[in-house]
Amino acid sequence: MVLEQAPTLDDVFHALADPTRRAMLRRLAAGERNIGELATPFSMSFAAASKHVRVLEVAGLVRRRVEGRSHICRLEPGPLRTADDWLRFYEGFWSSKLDDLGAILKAEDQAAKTASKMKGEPDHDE
Amino acid sequence: MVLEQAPTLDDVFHALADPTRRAMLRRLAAGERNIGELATPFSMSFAAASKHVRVLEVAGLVRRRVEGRSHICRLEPGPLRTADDWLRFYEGFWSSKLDDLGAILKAEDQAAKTASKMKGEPDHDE
DNA sequence: AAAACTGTCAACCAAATGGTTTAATAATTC
DNA sequence: GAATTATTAAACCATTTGGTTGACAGTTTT
Repeated sequence: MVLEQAPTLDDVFHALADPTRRAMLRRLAAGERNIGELATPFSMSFAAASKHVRVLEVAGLVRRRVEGRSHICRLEPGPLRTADDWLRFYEGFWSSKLDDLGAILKAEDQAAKTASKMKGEPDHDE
Repeated sequence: MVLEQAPTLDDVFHALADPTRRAMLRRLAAGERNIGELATPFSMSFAAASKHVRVLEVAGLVRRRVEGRSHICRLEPGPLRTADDWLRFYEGFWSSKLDDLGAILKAEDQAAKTASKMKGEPDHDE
């Protein structure tokens, strides 16, 4: 796989939305593993595991090198960082726990509405 | 919706794996919105937007209160924090960028293999 | 060269996803 | 009470998902 295109946030979050794949990443955090080693902990066919690894590769979370008959996978942490960056945008929200989030939202709402009257609500996902 | 069950990481990451839903969260970060307001930025039927909001609710990322005929949504940041916690497990990997990750993985691999001879590789996802 | 090992591919399947459209429900306004 | 507004529900559709099985292709062992 020659990673035809940069992985998107869609790809990354989708890859993470499956417990099998998350578990595979955890194992890869402990060191390189080939497909067989990644497959064995799960009651699942070899082919199924291979597909999961493919999803991780598409998300840019895993890189593979072929060595003899073994396909060796390595964790590629970059996209996890990207995902984390996206999440941390909200850090302010979850860290201001009980100290009424409601008031914050209302205040920011007013600010947003006032602002949007002048410049039309810029959105800034991705 | 009376959130029958605690949202899982699966739910959360799945909810985040769609650009429409991520954009909705961004809007909600600026303040409460009803379904209609959440729907309008997208060229998409009302019903479709409603379904997206449902997915966000299931993931625990949004809470709704009904006020008259309007369903008002509020950002619920807790699960984002949970997702972030999961990701930060890997923080060490992405922060040690160029300074050969390879060596780190090999070292940790050796450690893991040695350890597993004695205690059989504890896994700790979720 | 035959057997075993590691992995992919193709075909298939059931279930879920993301969207549509056309009702139906519930609150508000005329 | 009839029309309008805000939203869900239900039926449908195409595509994707996560899984299976069986055949195939390299690589290593015997």
